[in-house]
Amino acid sequence: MKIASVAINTNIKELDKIYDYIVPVELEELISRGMRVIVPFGNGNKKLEAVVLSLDESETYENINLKHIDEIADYEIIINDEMLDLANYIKNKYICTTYEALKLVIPTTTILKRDTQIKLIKRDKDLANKYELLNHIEENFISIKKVENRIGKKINNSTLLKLKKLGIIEVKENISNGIKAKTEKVYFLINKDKALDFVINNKNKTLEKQCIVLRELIKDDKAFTIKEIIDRANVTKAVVKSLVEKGLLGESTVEVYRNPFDRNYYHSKVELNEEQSNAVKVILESHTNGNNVTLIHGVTGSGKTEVYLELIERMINEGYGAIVLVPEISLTPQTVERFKGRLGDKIAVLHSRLSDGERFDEWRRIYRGEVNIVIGARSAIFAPVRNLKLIIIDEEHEHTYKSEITPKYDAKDVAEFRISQMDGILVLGSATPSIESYYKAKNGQFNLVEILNRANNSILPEVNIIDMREELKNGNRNIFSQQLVEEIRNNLELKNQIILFMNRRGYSTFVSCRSCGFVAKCRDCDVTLTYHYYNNRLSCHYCGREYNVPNTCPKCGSKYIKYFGAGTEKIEEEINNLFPAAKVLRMDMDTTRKKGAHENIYKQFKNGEADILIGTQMIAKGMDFKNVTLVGIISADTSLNLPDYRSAERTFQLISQVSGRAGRGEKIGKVIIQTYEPDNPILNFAKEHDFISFYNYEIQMRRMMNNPPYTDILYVLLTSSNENELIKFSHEIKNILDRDYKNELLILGPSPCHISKIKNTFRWNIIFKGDVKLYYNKIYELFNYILKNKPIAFSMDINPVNML
DNA sequence: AGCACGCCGACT
DNA sequence: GTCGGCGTGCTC
Repeated sequence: MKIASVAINTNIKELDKIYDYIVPVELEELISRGMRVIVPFGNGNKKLEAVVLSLDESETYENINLKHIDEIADYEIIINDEMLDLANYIKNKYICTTYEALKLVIPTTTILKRDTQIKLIKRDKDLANKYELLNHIEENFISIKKVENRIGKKINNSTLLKLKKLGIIEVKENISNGIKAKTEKVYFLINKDKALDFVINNKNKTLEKQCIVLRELIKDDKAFTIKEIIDRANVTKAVVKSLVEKGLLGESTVEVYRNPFDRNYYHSKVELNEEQSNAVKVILESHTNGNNVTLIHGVTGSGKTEVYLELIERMINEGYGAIVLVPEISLTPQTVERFKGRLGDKIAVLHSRLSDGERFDEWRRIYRGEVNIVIGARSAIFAPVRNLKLIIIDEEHEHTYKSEITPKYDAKDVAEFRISQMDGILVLGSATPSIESYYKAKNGQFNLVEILNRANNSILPEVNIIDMREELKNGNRNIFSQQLVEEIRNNLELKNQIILFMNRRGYSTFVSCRSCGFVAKCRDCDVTLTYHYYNNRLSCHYCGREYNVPNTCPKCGSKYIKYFGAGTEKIEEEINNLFPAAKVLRMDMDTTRKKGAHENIYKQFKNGEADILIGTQMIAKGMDFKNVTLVGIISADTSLNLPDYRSAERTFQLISQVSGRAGRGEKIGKVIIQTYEPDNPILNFAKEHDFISFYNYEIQMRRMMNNPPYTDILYVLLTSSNENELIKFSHEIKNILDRDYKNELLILGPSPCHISKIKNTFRWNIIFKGDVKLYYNKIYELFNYILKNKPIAFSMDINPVNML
């Protein structure tokens, strides 16, 4: 008898164990390790998805009272041993259940979709009065979702179970693969000689079209789609159909892959310059010096991408696979453009905006080894690339590489694990490396390659810092400084393109009463409301709730309710007022909701269809526009003073990246930074394009303030809708922690978060500094124990990206 | 997380 | 006697 040990689909730690099931004889041949199955679980024998982790032969009969596996859920092994190891690493490193880790390595779209169906067996008037659902079902099966829609509320399992036990209804669960492979019909010659005969002997003019089709197929004897035949022979589909009826053409269905990007780009190979070739050399040699992680610090425009392309080409020529991570969707169109242009169809693309079907197809092309290069966002680090030998993480400082949902993995850590698994090499690249990575490179943990010249010898843009306090003094109350307006005008006249950066969307960022000081806040969040012009509504950027615009102050009734603080919408309006002839594009969350909107705006601007691009940080990354000569940073101060140890680093990175959009072509670029803190050292390092001085300054601050990389931070977020309980238990836990960890760790808090309420949920935090990785699990257990059965949730994160 | 079991008080 | 509220323990 075969016994399968499985991990069940649960996110509950207490349930996360290995469970054994008997493999029914008829499934013995079909089931293997790394395949999903459906198992009955718990008292109700609820059907759960599970992954088979091992199979054993059992001669004894002591296992006879185990439950049986219901059915298989996959038709092939979907998690190979390498990926199982990877999931195991995730589970141990980041606190999560086995299945939460496994979900990362399977294409999420093939997670099974469940459909419960019920039917009526016996009518019962009393019960029908009590349970409304009984009035909506008949003697044939109907989907529970349909019934829920009809009665307008959820039906819980216990009700179903009760009615089932009483013999009133029957319940069945359908489990099916949610996504089916896309198929396409193809047509081919059944017998070439027969077709040849037909063509030669035909005298009938009305069959001329059929002969044309046959000649095409004789010439190129393979299967064609109907569209291909129509294009080649210039006929309609009726012609093909009649050939099928005559028995001259065969028809069959094949699986096709959906194509997420058109492949009409071409990116030719560029001769590498000396610095670039040296980078390739150092990286390829990194194996031999025993350190296979390399950090490339290359200024914007230094041609890091060419280095990546060279490395990938060399790797695939030797039969290896590669993964390239890019920060997020904003980078995808242009990066993919370059990679596809050079590497063609050998590359698969994975990112969050793919449809379920597209993602499934790409995943399978990779899994089956049909492609061996993957480019994608964070989760692409889990792509099951065959023979993986090279991982490139571009813009390595980007915070999007760290997941903010459980498991809170860091793609950089995962990458290090994967290359150690395969003895591969890892390349981190950035114009503004993260303080942590640069520190590691300086200390010899990583190899360091610095490319300090732009590849095409274009010079870095001149940066001017404008003191907005002076503007005020001179009577300019506008969002734009005099100089910025002048520069915009000049550049418009010269037909150059301009980018204006404003890291806030909406029209104005807060609404306030001049007479009583009232500030419009979200009902459910500790957040001021942003006014949006396009729908004339106030909106909360944290929960999405929208409000009507008040005409009078809700507090004192005064008419002097005013809008303060500018967002991208306002900038757009001001520009339209100042330069009515200029063509303006805006790129922010509001204008890019639709699929393909990013690409559209990007292409339009790149093709010169607009003069000015206004946008939030999504325009800061990667985008390569040759004709942009002016970049205006409307307000540099927004991110500078946030209570987060990374705010200086983030501001420097953002300004450097936005500045890097200027002067990438032949023309010299100029950057204007508007600020109320012109003496701030961070801004001045950015002005001088001086990452190394910035690093030296910031690393001292980190040391002084005892922040990473000198320590690790464990951030525990406590949330509850009950504020009093939250405060009470936060302090109670703190007392226990002080008793147990006083000598081991520095414990800060409890204190309310910067944003102390979101969606009616109050937020407090406790912060640990020190060797937190040693105590991570123990502290988790403590919180878990104390908060069990309390109305308080907690989440833990090491060196979080977001501490607000 | 569900669900069952069992102990105990309240109520026709 | 019996209903139901919730504390406890289990899930192959």
